[in-house]
Amino acid sequence: MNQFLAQPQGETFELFYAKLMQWFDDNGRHNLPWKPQTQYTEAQNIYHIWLSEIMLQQTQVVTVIPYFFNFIEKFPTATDLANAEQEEVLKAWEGLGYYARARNLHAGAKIIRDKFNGEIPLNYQDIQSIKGVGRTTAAAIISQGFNRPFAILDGNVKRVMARITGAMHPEKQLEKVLLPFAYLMSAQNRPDDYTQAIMDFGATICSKNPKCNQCFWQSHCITYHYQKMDQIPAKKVKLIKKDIELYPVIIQNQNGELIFHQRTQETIWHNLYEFPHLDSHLNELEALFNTDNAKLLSTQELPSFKHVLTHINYEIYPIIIQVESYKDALQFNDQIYPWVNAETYTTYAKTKPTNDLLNIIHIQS
DNA sequence: AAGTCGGGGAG
DNA sequence: CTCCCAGACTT
Repeated sequence: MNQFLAQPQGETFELFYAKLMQWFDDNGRHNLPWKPQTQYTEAQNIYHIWLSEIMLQQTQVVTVIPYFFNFIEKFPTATDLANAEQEEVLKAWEGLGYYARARNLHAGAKIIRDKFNGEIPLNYQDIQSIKGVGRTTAAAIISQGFNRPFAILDGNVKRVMARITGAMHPEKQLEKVLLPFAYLMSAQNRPDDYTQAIMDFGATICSKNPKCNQCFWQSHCITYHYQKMDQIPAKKVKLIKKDIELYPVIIQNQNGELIFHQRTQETIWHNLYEFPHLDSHLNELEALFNTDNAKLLSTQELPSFKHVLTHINYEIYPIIIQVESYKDALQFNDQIYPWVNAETYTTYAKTKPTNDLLNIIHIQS
């Protein structure tokens, strides 16, 4: 079948818009915690919208909510966030994923503090000069924060618009094709509510497995007419995942202290803490220790487990090692690591597998 | 245009 | 298991 696409006829879109807003008034999510509230200043309310939009990138609402509350308690204003240490920000972000967002958020807060006097700027160009804010996030901030029409075209909106227009274009072309529709819709009345409405509709009714029997547009929908709900929008190309084996070593001394390694390379989990890794589980552990610093007492292999990322499947083979330490640091894999007690490593922002392992050994002990 | 960034919810 | 989420950034 050709990639057909219904042209945006004004009358049809006005009807869809009217029905969408009616649906939103009756069924939409009206009480999200980052909606502007009177107990906060206007600058804080805009800050909340910006913060939530960064957190919501590729992340669902229910996942974001507890992180959002924690952030605005720890960092009540953009300037507070800018003045915080990166370690604090990473710790607050721990477990939310896509840690570049946390670094960009922190850098963006400094831009807001230094260039915009601590307040999120009002115009589209200035907003996008803030690190981590692209076209979609900029549109969301402006439409919700300032009630001005800007084209929202995120994953939800793409799905809705592809369905109602019957657009079968692959992912890369779809956004370009739908952009005129996005502008047309956003230019109607109630731009702030529209942004929330179209995304709520995509998230709850026109979802991956759509609830067409609850949809106000069923009789008009091209995709429903041809029963192509499972083909529109077109599936993303399946990417090939790498399989990587990891061999983390949990090194514990007689005081219950542990050894941690902070990641530095500009790849995943940037600046987060983890247990040091062996090249393989075949390494002779005894040879890795400087006997002046510690004596190896015992080793134990823990059950392996998987950790899945967007493009990597990790299979993790952990080993726990008990040593008797003589000094406050340990030489291991040609590096010197300090012994870290629980009070300290609790404050570290750690990778998800590292926290999983900590939970395992704490349950054991 | 394609690749690189986490983690979790839902089916 | 699979799919995908209020995507941005780099190359």
